[in-house]
Amino acid sequence: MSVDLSKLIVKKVINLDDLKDRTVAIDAYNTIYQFLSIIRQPDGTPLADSNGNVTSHLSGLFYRTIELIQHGIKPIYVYDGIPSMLKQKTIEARIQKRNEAYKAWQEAVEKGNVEEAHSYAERSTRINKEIVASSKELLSLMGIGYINAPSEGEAEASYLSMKGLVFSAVSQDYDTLLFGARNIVRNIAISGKRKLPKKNIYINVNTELVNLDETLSSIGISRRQLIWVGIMLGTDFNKGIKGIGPKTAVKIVKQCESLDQVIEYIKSKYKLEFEFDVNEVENLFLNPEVKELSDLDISNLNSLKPDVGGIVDFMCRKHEFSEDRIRRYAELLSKAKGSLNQKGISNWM
DNA sequence: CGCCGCAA
DNA sequence: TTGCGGCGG
Repeated sequence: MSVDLSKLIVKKVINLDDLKDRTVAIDAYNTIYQFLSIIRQPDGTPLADSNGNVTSHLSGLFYRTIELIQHGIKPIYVYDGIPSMLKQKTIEARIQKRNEAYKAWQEAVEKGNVEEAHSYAERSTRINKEIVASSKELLSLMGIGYINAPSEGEAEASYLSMKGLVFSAVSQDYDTLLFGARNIVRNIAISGKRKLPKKNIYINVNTELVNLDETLSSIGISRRQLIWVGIMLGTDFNKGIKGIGPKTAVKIVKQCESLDQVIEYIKSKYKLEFEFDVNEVENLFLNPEVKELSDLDISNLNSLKPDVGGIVDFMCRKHEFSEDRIRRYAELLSKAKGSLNQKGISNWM
């Protein structure tokens, strides 16, 4: 779980057309993780080819990315690099939970408890190097740019949005705001509907845009203070303070001028302390390791060309997707990309 | 998740 | 035309 700022942020419901002609930096791991979790058979088995290569993420990435392109959106995927040392505990805890979920999944399958199996399978999801490599190969064939971040992908996507190199970061995680993204887009999916597990209830999940400045001015704090709020609530890089929720955290930062004052305040008022010096966490959000890019880099990533034959070879020959479907969508992609590029050229001349 | 066929 | 439900790999 990353930081939960949902109670504090100012969000605006949008649709994909509102992102027309915008470049967005998509958190690749975040997206792939969701596809791997959810694109599964009823008993939790992911889609795979006959050689056992998992293909759930390829299906999700392929169709969703084409949908974005058809709306005139220019997606660039951002992959994680080497995680910060501060993330170690979170990573270990996640591995532990996934392993437990994996066992519970297998047990549920043996018992024939399908619903339970599916739920544990979702929680056992992990991304390995084959999944990363195959997703990058697909994006390359599709003519979709991607960036290998030196460290946190969210930090890189946020940097791009902060500098105005892209319009927004796309991620479910609010950490992106703490990293300074001007805008973040959440729930960027094709279908707005999602089924609640085990129930016959469908809920509408809207695509939403969160603007950092609007959020900060509505709360009445600075970005730095928002980082302190996040630190109190808990992030991937530190454990929060038990008993302090969003409302209290905001109240505290409003009477503090530094993180050290926040730490002192918590110590005197609550008799509680962070597990280590969270100044490191603040510094990570303020000065993350990122790869610096230029407008030209972004424009080059946006003008890559799809390779319809290559897509068909990769998806159908290698991974056994239906050729009819893949070829049809690959051609839609090619056509939509072509008209995007054409427009780019005419604007240029 | 998102596609597609089928029902109404 | 829309809405559901089953399948995709």
